[in-house]
Amino acid sequence: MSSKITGPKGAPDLFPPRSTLHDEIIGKSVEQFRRFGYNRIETPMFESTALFEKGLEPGSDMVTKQMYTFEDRGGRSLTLRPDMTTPVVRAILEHNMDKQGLPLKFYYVAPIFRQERPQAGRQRQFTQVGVEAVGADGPDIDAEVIQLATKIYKEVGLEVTLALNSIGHPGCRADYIPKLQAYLRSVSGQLCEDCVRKIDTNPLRTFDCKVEEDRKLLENAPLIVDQLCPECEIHYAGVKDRLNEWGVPFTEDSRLVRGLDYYTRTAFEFTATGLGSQNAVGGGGRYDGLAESLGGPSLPGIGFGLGVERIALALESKGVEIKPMLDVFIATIGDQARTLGFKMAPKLREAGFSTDMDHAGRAMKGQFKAANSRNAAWVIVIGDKEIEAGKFTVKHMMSGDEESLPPSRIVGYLAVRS
RNA sequence: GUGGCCGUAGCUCAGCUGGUAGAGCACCCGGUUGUGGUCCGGGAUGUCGCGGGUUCAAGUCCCGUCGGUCACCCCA
Repeated sequence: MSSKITGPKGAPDLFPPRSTLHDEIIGKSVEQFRRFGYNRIETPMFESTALFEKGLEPGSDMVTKQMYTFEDRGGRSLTLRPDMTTPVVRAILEHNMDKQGLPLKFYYVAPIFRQERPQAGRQRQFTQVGVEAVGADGPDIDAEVIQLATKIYKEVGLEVTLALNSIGHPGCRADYIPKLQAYLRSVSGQLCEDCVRKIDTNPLRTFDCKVEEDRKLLENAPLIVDQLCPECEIHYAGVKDRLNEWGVPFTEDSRLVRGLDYYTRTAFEFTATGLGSQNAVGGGGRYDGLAESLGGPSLPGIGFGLGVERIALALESKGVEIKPMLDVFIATIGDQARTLGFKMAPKLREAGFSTDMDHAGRAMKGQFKAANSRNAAWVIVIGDKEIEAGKFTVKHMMSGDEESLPPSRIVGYLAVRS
């Protein structure tokens, strides 16, 4: 056990039943993406390190500690992608997609890599599903993107809370941040060490502090929503109006912030219960400054990413269980029956029924046990009696009812009864 | 990166102050010469995460290491 090679830290293997739940979440997400007019984009799992160094705060923990960066044989510095927004915008700019019809609406299902210390709901490789809508700046698209995310949670059966905020444009923040810093300095004697450090490095993040006393002090801090310029104010109001029209419930949370400069205006986050301290199951926002920071033209965009593992965890903590199902299990006795079974199976599969047979040479009882543990809805029994009669026995596992049918009629029978 | 807890059968775990390993579930076989999900009987499985140390003796104590987990940090 010990000298066996194990998987890398924080990168768990995925197998049934959890993989089935993942499939379910991803499948339902993709269905909604398509309904909202999004098409798939795929980008490489690794990029030039420079891309993320440009997109992220230089010198921040994100860049210096939390990326998987390595050199290839050509001496190029590469990094496993720590998010999807930056690569998608890079691809759009590289292929001049923005010169065509806007907005571009892309969705993705993608593994993401961050070298953090694992904990509940935090892995070093994890899966995000999400969208990027690039080239539209009105509040309508913001609201629609949020509605889309909300719809996905509803479809997978997870209750979430939506927190909404506007963090303005860089101009708003240029006015606001000094005010926030001034306030923080005025109470710095009572703040925790981390918050004091953040006054200069990342004052907005003091709102995330978990220390009770600090939270109280922050309640009196000036808020970005109160400092928005008229344009940002109107935009934010437009988003809220749309959401209200559509009946999408949200709570305004002026403590919700983003760490990077290219984020603008709308920011949102979904949280669920039953997850421990990493309770965000998805989030997103507007990034009108990103394309420019990558050396491209001014190009607005908004998107979100949902954490598939966290959604699965939250569902599991609520007792949701998705069992792998099988439509038909074919149980056979003897070589001749086995041959007939192998003729039957392709017909059932062709007709759309998931079908399996015994591959371990088990006795009848064992085959039924296998069918049962696979949650088979039907078992078709083929033995000497059936061969002689030219009719197979079709058993409905739930009720125990059995029917004797000629092979040619079985597909039709199951189609009606399933 | 920091700290707490944990690491024994496929899974969940028991194993008191050191004396070379157990239960339940799952699995396989049988009771039912061809019928599961209930019941009864039987069976297989571990270098007790790894390395080192203390000791006559280590699953048990000590150190290290790897892994897991939870929290902090960070959160694109």
